[in-house]
Amino acid sequence: HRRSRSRGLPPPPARESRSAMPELPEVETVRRGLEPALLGRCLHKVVVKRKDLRIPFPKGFAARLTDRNVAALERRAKYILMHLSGGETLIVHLGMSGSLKWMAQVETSGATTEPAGPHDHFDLVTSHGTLRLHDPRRFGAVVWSRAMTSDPAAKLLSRLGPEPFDATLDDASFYARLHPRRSAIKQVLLSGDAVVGAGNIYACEALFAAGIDPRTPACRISRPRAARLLASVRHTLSQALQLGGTTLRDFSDAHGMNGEFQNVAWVYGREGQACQRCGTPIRRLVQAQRATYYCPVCQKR
DNA sequence: AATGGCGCCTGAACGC
DNA sequence: TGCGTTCAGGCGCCAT
Repeated sequence: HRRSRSRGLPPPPARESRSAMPELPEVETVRRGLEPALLGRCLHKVVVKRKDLRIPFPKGFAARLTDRNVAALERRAKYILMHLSGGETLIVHLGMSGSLKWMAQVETSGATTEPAGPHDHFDLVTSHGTLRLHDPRRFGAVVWSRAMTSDPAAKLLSRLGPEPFDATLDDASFYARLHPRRSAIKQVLLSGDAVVGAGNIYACEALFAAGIDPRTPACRISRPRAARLLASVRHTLSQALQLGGTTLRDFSDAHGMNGEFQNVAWVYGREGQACQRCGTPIRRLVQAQRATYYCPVCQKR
C-alpha cells in the first residue's frame, strides 16, 4: 500500500527549528521558543528576498519594521503576532510548510549568517541574531498592521473562533456553535468556527478520542457528546503541545509527521493498520478534498 | 447565513 | 533511470 510508507533512511540530523503542518501546538511551540530570543530586541535590519507569499508582503515592509523593538510575542489560533514598540504588529502565518529559524549570533566566531536559500523569504536581523522565515510552498502569510484594532489585522483575526484553552469557552457555548451547522463535524472542526487550532491531524485524533464518526452532521451531536468532543480537542492539543519540544528540534518529512506525533497518533496516516483500541483496520475517506482517518467501530454517528 | 468547491504551491513518493 | 502523476492541506475566496 502506498500509504503505509516506511522511510528507508534515518532522518537527517536535527539542526534547525522546523515543523511542517504547523497546527496550534506547533505554532505555540515556535512562539515559546522564539520569545526569549526576540523579546526586547531591536530589528536593526530587515532583508526581504521574496515577497509573494499567499498574502503578498505589505508595501514598505522592511522600512516599517526597521528600528522597532519587539514588545511581545503572542499567538492567536495559528498566527504568530509580533507586537512592536510603535504599536504595530507583524502577523506571521506558517501555512503548510513555513518555519521560523532563529540563528543566534556567535560572538566568538564573529556571527556568520547562513546563506539564504531559494525558499527563505525574509530575515529580521537583531543585535543578537537573525530570524529567518522559510516556506517552500508559500502557503504562509506575512501581514503588517498599524494596530490590532485596525485592518488588516482586525479583518484577519476577527472571525476566528475561540481559543481552545479560553476559559470562557464552556460546554454550552461550544454546543451552541456546533448546533447550527449541518456540515460534517470534521469540517466544522477544521473551519475553526467553534474552536480554533485543530488542523487535519488533530481534528482526526480528537474525533477518535471522542468516539465520534467524522461524517456526523454537527447539528446531530448531543450536548454530552459535544462536551466530550471539546474535552478531546483540548486533550489532543495539550498532549501535542507537550511533545512540541520534539517538533522544535526535529526535521519533518514531507508529511510533517516526525518526532513523537506519529507515534501517538491513533488514526492519522494509519489506513489499513489495526486500531490500537479494537483491532479493526483504520479507514481513510475524503471530506472536502481532505483525508480523514477514523475507526469504523470506535467512532459512532 | 451557511455551504461546498476551487486554487494556491512545492517536493516526496509512486508508477510505468 | 527518468519522467509524468498524485498527494499533502490551511485558508481566502467564490458562487450558490
